[in-house]
Amino acid sequence: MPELPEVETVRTGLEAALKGATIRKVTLKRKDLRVPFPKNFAQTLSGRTIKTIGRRAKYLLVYLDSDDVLIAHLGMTGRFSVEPKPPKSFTAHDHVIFELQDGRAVIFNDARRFGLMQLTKKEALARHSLFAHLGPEPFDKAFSPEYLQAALAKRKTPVKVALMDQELVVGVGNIYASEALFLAQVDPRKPAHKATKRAKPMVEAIQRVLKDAIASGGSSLRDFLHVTGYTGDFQHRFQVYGRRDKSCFVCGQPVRTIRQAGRSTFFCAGCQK
DNA sequence: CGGCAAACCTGCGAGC
DNA sequence: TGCTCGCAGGTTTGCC
Repeated sequence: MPELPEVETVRTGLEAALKGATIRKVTLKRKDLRVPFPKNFAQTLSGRTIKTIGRRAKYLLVYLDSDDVLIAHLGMTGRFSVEPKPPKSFTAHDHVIFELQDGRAVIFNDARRFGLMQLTKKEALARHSLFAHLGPEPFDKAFSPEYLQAALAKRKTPVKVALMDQELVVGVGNIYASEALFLAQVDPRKPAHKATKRAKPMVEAIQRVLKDAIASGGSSLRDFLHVTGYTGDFQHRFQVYGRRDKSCFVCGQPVRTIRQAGRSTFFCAGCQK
């Protein structure tokens, strides 16, 4: 999936394409993704005009003129595409088709179905169960070195696992956790509570890597595409992710890979202490 | 409660 | 060529 930079790239693309558009018809090809679609999903969205598209953590928020909000998560493989007209035939894993008043169609495709779509009302958004336990946005002033220091002090889990916890800070997933720790020169295996004095470089590294990735249009691995089909190119600038046994660009030592909480972590033992 | 493995589901590349 | 295995950007659940 998409981590924050990819979701933000999709948000930008969808907003440019869809702001002001009216949804004419919604077709569900199945009744669920990771969770069931809400009852009245199609009825609620039909006839609505899209006011704007926002993001909270890795969730897209489609604000409608009725004050309903469509919450969408891309999971690992979710993709939106905007087509000039509804396709005659659908490819595998096209799950939702939004036909627009102007004749275009928006397709949501998600092979693994780890994504989700839910509906809420604008005024209920902040207390929605999906958002109740989320930490600060990485670019919010609440995500300060002092905050991170205090949050890490409470945890014994490895610092990389802590940074991926959406309750600590949102938007950082497996790729950018490895990349940020490399930039901050922090060993991902270090217990969180022993990394507290590195909080400031970690905050700076997280913000920098996410910002640079957004500026590059995100990273494209197997299946992330822009709304337009154009692929991001930040993956060419990974320092450690996916570079097992390759030389560290800084010190030349081979990049190591380990498994933490079920996820692959890449790091340079020479640079990260 | 904290920490971690497994589960959800499909596709794809590597290796045999 | 074709099969099996392991792994993939996330999140939730359930077990110690």
